Amino acid sequence: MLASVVVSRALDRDLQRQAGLTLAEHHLLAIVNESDPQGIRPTDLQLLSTLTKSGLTRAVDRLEALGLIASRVCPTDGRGQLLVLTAKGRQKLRRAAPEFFRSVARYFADHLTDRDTETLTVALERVASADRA
Amino acid sequence: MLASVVVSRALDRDLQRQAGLTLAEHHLLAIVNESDPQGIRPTDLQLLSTLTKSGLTRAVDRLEALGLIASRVCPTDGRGQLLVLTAKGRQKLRRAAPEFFRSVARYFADHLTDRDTETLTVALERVASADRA
DNA sequence: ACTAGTTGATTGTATCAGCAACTAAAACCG
DNA sequence: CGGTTTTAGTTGCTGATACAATCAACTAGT
Repeated sequence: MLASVVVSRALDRDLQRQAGLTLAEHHLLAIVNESDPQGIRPTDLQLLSTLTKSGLTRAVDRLEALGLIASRVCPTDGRGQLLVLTAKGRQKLRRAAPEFFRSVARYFADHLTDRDTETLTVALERVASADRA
Repeated sequence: MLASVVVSRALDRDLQRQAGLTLAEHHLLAIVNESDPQGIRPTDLQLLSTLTKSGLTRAVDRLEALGLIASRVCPTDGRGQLLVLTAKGRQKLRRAAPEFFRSVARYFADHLTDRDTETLTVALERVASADRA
């Protein structure tokens, strides 16, 4: 817990200074970026994020207000949306990347051996998906 | 990050239902409980907690209002305080313990092998203490 | 089609947390 | 000592988040 708080606070601070984004917001952009180019449904995004449903709604609103993501009504389900990055959003993400990766290395990855990383990845994946299933 | 959020949300939910305590509050009580019986200084408590200075002040206020911890002026430093658990605080902690440990097992520990646990403990300790040093 | 129930997403409200500015006590130092 | 700097802790303010209730759209069973 301490480790995750220390790391996420450091990343959050760096991102805010560098790109004006919260870690959570940056994470959302990153997930959207890596998902289906057609767009991702908020529900799916929520499962991959650290936010709850309502938290996600608000965060998406902010990102939309910043012009970083765009939404359109899902053609196959009138209740839902499809979220995609705007050009500006992709740019923001791309520009933030180098320093972000440096921060991740500095606060987290550099402190782990390759074996540590392997173990963490597998074990924490198991923990994270346990009660989401 | 996802793992830590999933676990801490689950623990938080269980603790609030069971004992009316936030995970952060429970954590503070646990730290105070394990520290010097003479009391612990807020600054030291802060280093072991996931809160910042101001967050700690508020959390301590709440716990004091609940009668779970008590503070007195530090005899060797007029600016500081010494925090101790009250009898009520110790009782609260003791009563919450069995179910809390079950929750920890269920959401976290049970998903790890002994080797995982060993690796996590060592590696994350390193991460957590990196920029606190 | 019509109703019942479910699911996707939003909103009202309350709380918690953090930053930055502040107060007060202690340590430092010429 | 007297003045400056550092450290301990608090507070005003703001923003983010969660929970619970709500609204809207889909699905199914009749």
